[in-house]
Amino acid sequence: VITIKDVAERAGVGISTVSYVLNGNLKRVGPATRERVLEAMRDLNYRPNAVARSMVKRSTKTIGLVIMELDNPLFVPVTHGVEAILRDEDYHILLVSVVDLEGEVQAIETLRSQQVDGFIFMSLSIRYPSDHILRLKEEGIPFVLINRYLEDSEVNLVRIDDFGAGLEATRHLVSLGHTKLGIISGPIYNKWDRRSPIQRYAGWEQILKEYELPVQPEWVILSDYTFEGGYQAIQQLLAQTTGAVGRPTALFVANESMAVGALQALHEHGLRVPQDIAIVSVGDPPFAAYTIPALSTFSLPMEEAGQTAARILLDWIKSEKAPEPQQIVLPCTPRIRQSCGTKLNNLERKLWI
Amino acid sequence: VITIKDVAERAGVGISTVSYVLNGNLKRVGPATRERVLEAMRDLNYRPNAVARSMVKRSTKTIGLVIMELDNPLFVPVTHGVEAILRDEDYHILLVSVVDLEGEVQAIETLRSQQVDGFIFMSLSIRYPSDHILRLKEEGIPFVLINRYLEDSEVNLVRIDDFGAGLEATRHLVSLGHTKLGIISGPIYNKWDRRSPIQRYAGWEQILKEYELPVQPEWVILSDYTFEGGYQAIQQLLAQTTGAVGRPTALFVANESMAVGALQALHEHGLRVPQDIAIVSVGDPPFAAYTIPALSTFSLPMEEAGQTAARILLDWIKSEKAPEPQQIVLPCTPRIRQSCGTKLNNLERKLWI
DNA sequence: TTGAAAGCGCTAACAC
DNA sequence: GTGTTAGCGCTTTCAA
Repeated sequence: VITIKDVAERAGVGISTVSYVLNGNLKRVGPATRERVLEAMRDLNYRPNAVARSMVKRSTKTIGLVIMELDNPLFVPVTHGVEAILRDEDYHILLVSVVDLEGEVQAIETLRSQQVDGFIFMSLSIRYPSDHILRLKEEGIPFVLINRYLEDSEVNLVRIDDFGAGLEATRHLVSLGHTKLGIISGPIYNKWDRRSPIQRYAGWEQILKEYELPVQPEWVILSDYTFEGGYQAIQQLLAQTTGAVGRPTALFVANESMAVGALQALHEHGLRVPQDIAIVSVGDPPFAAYTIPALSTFSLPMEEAGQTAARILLDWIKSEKAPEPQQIVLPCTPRIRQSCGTKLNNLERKLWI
Repeated sequence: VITIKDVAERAGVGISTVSYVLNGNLKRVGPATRERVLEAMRDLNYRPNAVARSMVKRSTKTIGLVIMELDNPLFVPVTHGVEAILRDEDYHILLVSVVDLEGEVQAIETLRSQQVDGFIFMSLSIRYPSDHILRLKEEGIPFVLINRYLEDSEVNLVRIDDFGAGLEATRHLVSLGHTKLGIISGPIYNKWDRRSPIQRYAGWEQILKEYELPVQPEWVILSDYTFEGGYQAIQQLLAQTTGAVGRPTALFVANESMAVGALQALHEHGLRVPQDIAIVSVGDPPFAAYTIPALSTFSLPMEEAGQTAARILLDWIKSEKAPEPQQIVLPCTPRIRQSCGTKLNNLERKLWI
């Protein structure tokens, strides 16, 4: 392996001189020497040892990215966003995926041992116990949370506007003339309080209140954010709406997986979407435009979340002092496709009935 | 920050003693001292500095995971697999995603600077120019490729049996009684020769030959592995099969995205799957079971690919000598669902016609 | 403008 | 068994 020493020797200078040119310390070394050193580096195919540098600088230019549930597809765009920002500043990602809190604690230990300069934690929108993370704060270690709920604490956190998504999705349904609104909600009662279903539900409820529409208990199904859950939810909905109340004409399905499952179940029952029942959802994976019918949904800005988190973290690291804790809430974007139909569809349906 | 020195002081021993207990050098330190040291560590909340250790050990216990096209969903299970294996051995992942070869070259430089102990390269199944990777080989740096084609070189490489997937998928169609077989193939003519479409196509063709079925040119559509591509491919197929040859009764769609697009297009044309046309594909993302109809497909063992690559790499790193170059080919697994129907379906269809 | 030297935190001979 | 010490490759005072 070839080191700074070899370069110095070949260039006929001291090792500190080499270090100076390495660090772009222009004032400290004359152009002629500089050129000689550069040439020596090239000749020897010198590659600086970042570990040695980290050792003395006490900074590895590496951040720990800790992901709860790597199989969460949302993790891909987030990582993408984080990467894009870090790359510009020549920082690197140490990636650890964990499945539970114990794993997370463990990961923090390991990564601190590796001397990462900071952390980004990405998780489902859950209020996990987070003492181990707050400890980082006490120790002055930079970190940013994505999608985790820790409302009472003064931390830096970027998350999605789930309430707004529920609001706008439902408003879209109403704007199309629907008045009989149902919902397939996510796992509201969780070991640790999952927030996104609660908030999306709250958004839905708010619109019903705003337009003075009734919350029909039979039209409210609690499910679990999975494909199968969405499928089953429809079975349940159809089973319990054979009575006088009848079926809703539109459904807010709280995430895209359940929406896809719901689409399949409705199809099997011979119900047409959107003519018999309209569907709107939250979350816009690539296949959402190719479901049958194409899904109208509100897209989650996960890449932006990653970018934002990375930017906050980098500022923190480089300024060496904690920023004012800020909680950034990113809005969802409507992707109106076919699963809600048009106002006309809806009028026609009413005439027929 | 608290170091080995502090621990030594508090335990009233020399720093090497601390180092010994740190490294589990049981023979070198008495149980009493050992306990004292351990206690001191606990009291001081000591956390070993992995960077310092790496420096002297000349090993970071870190591997570089270089991904071409991070937005490739296959990357998630691969990373999962790699992670699982590395975690057991207490190795870590430095993740870099790149979009082109220049980025890859750059990533190698950076990661080498970071002193990673080895590399895993994950890419699309393309024969990229790979001189920069072969240079690693010359320098004796451990690396494993996933899904990249480099047939002529003596490298370690794990990939998917695309030929087998095409073979088995098509055989499945034939076993159901189909004789009029079409294909929507992937991007065969590429800047650098993408292999998986070629191989999957070859598998398809092989079966036709085996059963002496004709390759009808109008039933062969070249597309691009995207949702939209699959959608358009169906438009094209239907447009060019109005003549005497008629339509195929079954289609091998070379990847899952195109299959989903195809399903949508067929639906829009009022063609029923599988009654009017059967569809089989390759690639089994979570939503494949919830398309309409549920997709029969051959699942790609990406997680296993990640595990296998990680295992080979780790063995290499730890044995400190290059293994016999091996090219591991992993088979796909059939996931038979509804998009191909049953033999009976097919017989009925024939009777009707 | 350049070089010598003192570390950064840890490991591993080597000596006691 | 335990302590002393010489590095690992680099940065950064401090002198020259």
